Formats: sequence, structure tokens, C-alpha cells
Amino acid sequence: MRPYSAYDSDTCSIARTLALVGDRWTLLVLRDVVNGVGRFDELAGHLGIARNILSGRLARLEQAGLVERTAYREPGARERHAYRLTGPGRELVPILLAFMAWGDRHLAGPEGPPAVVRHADCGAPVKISLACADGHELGPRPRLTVEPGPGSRERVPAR
Amino acid sequence: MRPYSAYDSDTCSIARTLALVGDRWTLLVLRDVVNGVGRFDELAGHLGIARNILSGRLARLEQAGLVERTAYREPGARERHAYRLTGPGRELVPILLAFMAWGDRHLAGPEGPPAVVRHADCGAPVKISLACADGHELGPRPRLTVEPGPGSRERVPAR
DNA sequence: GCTTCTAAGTTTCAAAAAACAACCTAGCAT
DNA sequence: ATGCTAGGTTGTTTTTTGAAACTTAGAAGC
Repeated sequence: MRPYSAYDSDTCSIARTLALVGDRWTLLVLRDVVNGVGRFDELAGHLGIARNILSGRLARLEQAGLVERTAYREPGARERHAYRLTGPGRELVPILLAFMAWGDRHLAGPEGPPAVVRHADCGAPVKISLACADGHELGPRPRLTVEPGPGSRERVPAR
Repeated sequence: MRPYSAYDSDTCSIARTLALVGDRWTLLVLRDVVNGVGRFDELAGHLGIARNILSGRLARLEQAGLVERTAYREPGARERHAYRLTGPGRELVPILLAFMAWGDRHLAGPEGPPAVVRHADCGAPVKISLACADGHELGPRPRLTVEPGPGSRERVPAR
């Protein structure tokens, strides 16, 4: 018996996304790339990740279209490559901010959060929040229901 | 050289949160618990996770205060245990919804998302979104800046 | 009273995956 | 020729994961 087919690992959006970025390093790599750490050696040094692992993760992210490798050349220097987020990659930022928000609330030291994210256009801090389509703002512990959506493989009950 | 100390793995809120729930199974376990799958054998069967691994994950989550084990007894039956989210655990829901939103947008089949989350009080679908403190709604690819916060260990630059 | 059943794990041990260190390579710049 | 950057390769170690047997406790059947 496999109930809740909307959450089977082959259809669930959470499971699918985790299969792509849900290992020990990928989200940290993306965090650094978001932050402008784009060169291979910079990433390897900053993260303390083995170079072959980093190489593999970057290749997977590039293949999935989340990052792109761009060549650039500063005048008088030879060509370099940097990784940066693509559009779909930038859409992962809310995931990172959701992790950050939880960690700030529950794992930060008494001095406060180790980093602050601001809206580049206005300088105000950024919050991640849930809201329903009717406009109700949902608090940090919202009351939710989940049901199968159109892409669910839930079987029609046998008649 | 270790720049960007707000993102070193020992202080960064993202890294700390990932250290707690960032392995292959934990977020899927939490997803199921959120969804009311609370009994050990139910979880093991639904996820296809080895029982010892599940046992370890649940123990870690319980110790971290994200889930609690509650005993209950249906009339005429013997005592059972179920896991359910604590308050801090429920605050992880935005992380799950952020994964879900990205997967719905980028990995769902043509029929649409496999599941839909609604506000239990009003029935409207729930969206996760970024907004800055000045009230600007930020789109899916917001322009952001990151800077060290009060809990940062960033050293004053030596010079 | 003895046996059996089920839930909820625990233990043991083997297999697979991930991670790491160290060295190797290719291209370009000087 | 030499050195730097960005990786790739190789061999080993560590960590995770898994399958299956075992445990424990209460309930139920005989």
C-alpha cells in the first residue's frame, strides 16, 4: 500500500527538488555562488570541499541549468571562468532564505543572526513569508491542508 | 584566507540548519510527518527508508525538539506511538514549501503540480514569497544584497 | 499459562556512496 | 621554459545506507 501518492518520491515536487540539490554540499555551493563566490578555487577554499566533489556538483548544476560558466578576462590577465546563477538558479534563493530564517530563529547565538539580506533596490531587510491567495498573511506556524493536485498520480478508486 | 565569515559553516544559519536537516532523508521524513504520517511503520513503508536509518533520524529530530513522540491508545487497542511536529518543527514548513514551489515550477509534468497546499482556515492556496520590510513585494528573482549581521564573526580587516 | 501477533524499534554486518588527499594534465600568459 | 588556473584521475578512507535477524511489550487467542 502506497498512500499519499502526491508525495511519492517520484512525483512529489519536494522530493524531486531534493534529488537535485538535497545533498550535503549543493545548497552551500549555491549559497556561495549567490554571494558572488564564483571561481572554482575560491569555492573549494571557502567551503573546504574536495575538488572532485565540487567539480561534480558544479557539473550537475550546470547541466540542470541552475548555474552557468562564464569566461571573462580582466585586462592584462588571462581568461578566467566564473560560475553564476541562471534565472532558474536565482529562483532557488527562497529555499536558501527559508533555511536562513529558520537558523536565525533557532540556531543563532545571542548576538543575533550572522548575516542579513536586504533588498538591493531599497536597502530594507528581506523576509520570507507565507500568504494565501485570499490575502491572509500566515504566521510562522500556519494551519495548512494538503491535497492532490492536477499532476498527482493518485489512482481513481477501482469500481 | 577565509573570507565571508558570515557564511562559514560554523556560523552561517543556512549551514547550521542544513547540518540538522540537510541529509537525504530528514526533509522527506518531516514532509510525511507534516502530512500526518506519524507512525514508525507507516513512515518506513511509505518512504522506503531502512528502519534503522528512520530510527536514527527520528531520534535526532526529537532531540533537536522538532518532533515529539506521543503515546495514544485507541479504545480496545494497545498503546501506540506517533510522531508529530512541535512548534519549532512546524516552523520548518516554509522550507518544505520553498522546495515544493521550485519543483512545481521547474520539475512538474505538463499536468501541473502533484499537490496543492491550502490555508486550512479559508481554503485558498498558499504561496511563499519574499517581501522587504518597506513592503515591496519581491518577485521570484529578486535583487538582493547580503551583509554581515550582528552575530557575524567577521574580523575587522587587518591593516 | 502458553503461544502468537503486531508495533516499534535495535543490532549486526555487508554494500554502496561520498569524501578526501595527492598527483596529473591542458591551456594560456609571461 | 615556467607557472597559474581549472579542473581530471586514482586510490584510499570514512560515512551512509540497507537488509535481515533479533528484541521487547502489550494484547489476543487457545
